[in-house]
Amino acid sequence: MIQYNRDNMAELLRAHDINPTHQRIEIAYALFSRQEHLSADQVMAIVNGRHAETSKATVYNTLNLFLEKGLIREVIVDPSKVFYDPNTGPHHHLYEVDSGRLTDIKADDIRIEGLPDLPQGVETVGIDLIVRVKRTA
Amino acid sequence: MIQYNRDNMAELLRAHDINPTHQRIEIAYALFSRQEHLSADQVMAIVNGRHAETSKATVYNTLNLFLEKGLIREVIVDPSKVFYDPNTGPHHHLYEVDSGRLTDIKADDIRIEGLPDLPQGVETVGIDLIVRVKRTA
DNA sequence: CTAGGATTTGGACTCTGTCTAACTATCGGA
DNA sequence: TCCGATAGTTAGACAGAGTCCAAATCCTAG
Repeated sequence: MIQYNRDNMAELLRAHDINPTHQRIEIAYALFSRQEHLSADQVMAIVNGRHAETSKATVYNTLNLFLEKGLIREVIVDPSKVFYDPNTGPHHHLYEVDSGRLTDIKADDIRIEGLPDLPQGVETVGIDLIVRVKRTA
Repeated sequence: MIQYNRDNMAELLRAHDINPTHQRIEIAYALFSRQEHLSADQVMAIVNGRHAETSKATVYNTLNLFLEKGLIREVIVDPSKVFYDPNTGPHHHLYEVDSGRLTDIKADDIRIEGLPDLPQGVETVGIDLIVRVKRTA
């Protein structure tokens, strides 16, 4: 397990063709050091924990940049906000609808069989499998 | 294949313990006669096609009521809006990211194997499988 | 040191969806 | 028939996520 630090982050960004600025490093660090699914406003809160340092616009710009560059992944499970996932490897998600907690499911053992052929002129971008659960009463 | 009409709809609503009002019948009819995935504002546009008849608040109230009563299903694939699906049977979804088109995939032949055990004290609400595709350049 | 491109910023703005308080429709009973 | 109670609808204000823009700031090469 790698220890994440700011220097790591700068390298990681460069490797993905992203100019590593202060703000971008902080945002990357927030996501990767925790290995959690964070929403944009959670990222905001973390990055600006002590003093206000990064604007809302930059948080959104940066997250979208990371997305484009394939550094992180977007998880759409909640109609009210998007989660960002630093884990881009193949895996699936477990969503607790009452608490909003989102956790990974390893893809290792999961097989999805019998998917029909795709329509013409179309290629797969991704397959999202989301298991929605709630606490039993 | 059943022909859907307003009388059908009234029965359908009653069967789901929903008082069939004008507005509710129109909204149900919009969804079921098309058998398509519609967003709230698309429902608005259809229902108010000729003359304004139904307010935004009623459209949202009604769609949420239908959801609670299990008459329709919610499909969360696009961060900017929710789709409503009149098909509540088991099936999955194909989402064209560039056009926003959302279509069904029959669940008949699909097997999902190897899902890990759920955490304690939790029960499955639903499993959503979304295949995201884009047009090949 | 300086010019120029890249980045960041605050704030206005848009859009989806919710809330509220007033209004309307409906229905059962006297 | 009239009445009140309850359910449903409405306009418009509001909330929160996310985008946009023009101005300010930050690098970096020269």
